[in-house]
Amino acid sequence: MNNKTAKIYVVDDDASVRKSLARLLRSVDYQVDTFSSPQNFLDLKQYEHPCCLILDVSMPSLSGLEVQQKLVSNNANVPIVFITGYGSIPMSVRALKQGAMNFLEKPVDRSELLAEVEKAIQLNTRVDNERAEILAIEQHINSLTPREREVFYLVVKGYLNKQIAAQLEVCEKTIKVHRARVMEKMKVKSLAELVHLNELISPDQRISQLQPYRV
Amino acid sequence: MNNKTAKIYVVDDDASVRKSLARLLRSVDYQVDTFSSPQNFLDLKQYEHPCCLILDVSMPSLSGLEVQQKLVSNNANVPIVFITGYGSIPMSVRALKQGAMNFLEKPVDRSELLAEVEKAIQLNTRVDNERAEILAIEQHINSLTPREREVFYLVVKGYLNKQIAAQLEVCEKTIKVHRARVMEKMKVKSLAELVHLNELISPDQRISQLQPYRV
DNA sequence: TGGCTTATTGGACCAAGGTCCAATGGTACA
DNA sequence: TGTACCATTGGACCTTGGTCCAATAAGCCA
Repeated sequence: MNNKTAKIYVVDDDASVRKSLARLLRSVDYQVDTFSSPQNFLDLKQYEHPCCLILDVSMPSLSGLEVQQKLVSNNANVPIVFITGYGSIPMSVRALKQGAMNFLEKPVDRSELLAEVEKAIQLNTRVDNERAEILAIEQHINSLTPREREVFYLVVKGYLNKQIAAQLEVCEKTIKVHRARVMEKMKVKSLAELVHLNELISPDQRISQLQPYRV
Repeated sequence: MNNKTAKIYVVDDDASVRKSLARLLRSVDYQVDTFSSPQNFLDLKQYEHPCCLILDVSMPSLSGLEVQQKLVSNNANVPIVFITGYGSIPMSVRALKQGAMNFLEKPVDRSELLAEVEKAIQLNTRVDNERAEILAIEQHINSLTPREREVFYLVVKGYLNKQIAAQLEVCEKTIKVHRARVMEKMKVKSLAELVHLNELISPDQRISQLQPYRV
């Protein structure tokens, strides 16, 4: 079941922890990169995918929470499993609120850690796929001319060609031409697909059943 | 800015905590109900809305986490702000993973608690609205006959009447009739709206940018 | 059994959308 | 300055969808 080509980054200032985690993770065939310095890890900027980060909270230079903060603001798709020797409840709350997978206390339970890493890898893959999908759609939209984009948004709102023509003050014939180009550039064959694409890139910010109370 | 008609439920076995919290919350014009027994709170089953629950973690009969578990399995829309005297990191992690708004340590900072309650109330309102919207759509779908429902799902997939007719092995005319009834019963005037409704009730389980790593 | 809903089909007709053909004026960039 | 792209429009034609009219057959429930 493990994704054998996944890369696990381990960031901890304690050499013995790094060594022990690396051994554990390699024993189940993950690729492992260890870092004693959080800054060196952040300097990578580009991370192999699928990946996952095992991050110590308390480090002298840069705290694990600060590392997480930077990854989040860079919109990096790197799921984090925190590990900590002397953590506090506020720390764990902040970590989870910022999207950490989990927050485990040292000494970590080996099977619990591995399970968490596997979940992280799977989520990372899902997010990657989702982002690629959205990026492709956005690129198609970027290939639309300004006029085509206007028509696109009115079409997915359900307006008739006639109504769009009236609103843009051109004749219906023109709208037909734009509309045909929109369908072609967006690579769809039906209005239903076009509306679907639009929902994917600008969904109502819906609240999931699984996570009802996160804001 | 406060929602003055909101109901705050306080569940804590410590009478002095209940009294102090109630006084604080009433001072900013919330309606407050206090419970010393978690079971008595759960027995309510129906909760006033908008509402929010301030829940102690450690109670003799039923722990706060168990109360949360029951609310979640009942799919109750009641956001929870945990407060605890002797909590642990695993407790806070479990609470947040199950969707708690926050997990605060006693003695709680009054302004922090009030801010959290206000956020909870606003979220509770949003979730209520969202659920009502989805419920209305589902009721419309339930009013469809089996055949109409089949046509509905094929229509929103972008199939032509002709294709639907072939797939269901009836003539195109019949599909037109079903389709017209679907539009009427679903209370929409355009295919775009119909597709939109369908996306609302069966969205791809997308992962939000704000909470990238929750599963 | 009689009335109800459901599912089905037919004809006629109109509205809307999609697709060929072709053309014009404007702007931007090399 | 010329080429390329963009926005616009026109005509002719066909397909698709939506809306009237009306009708038949099957199944269900009181």
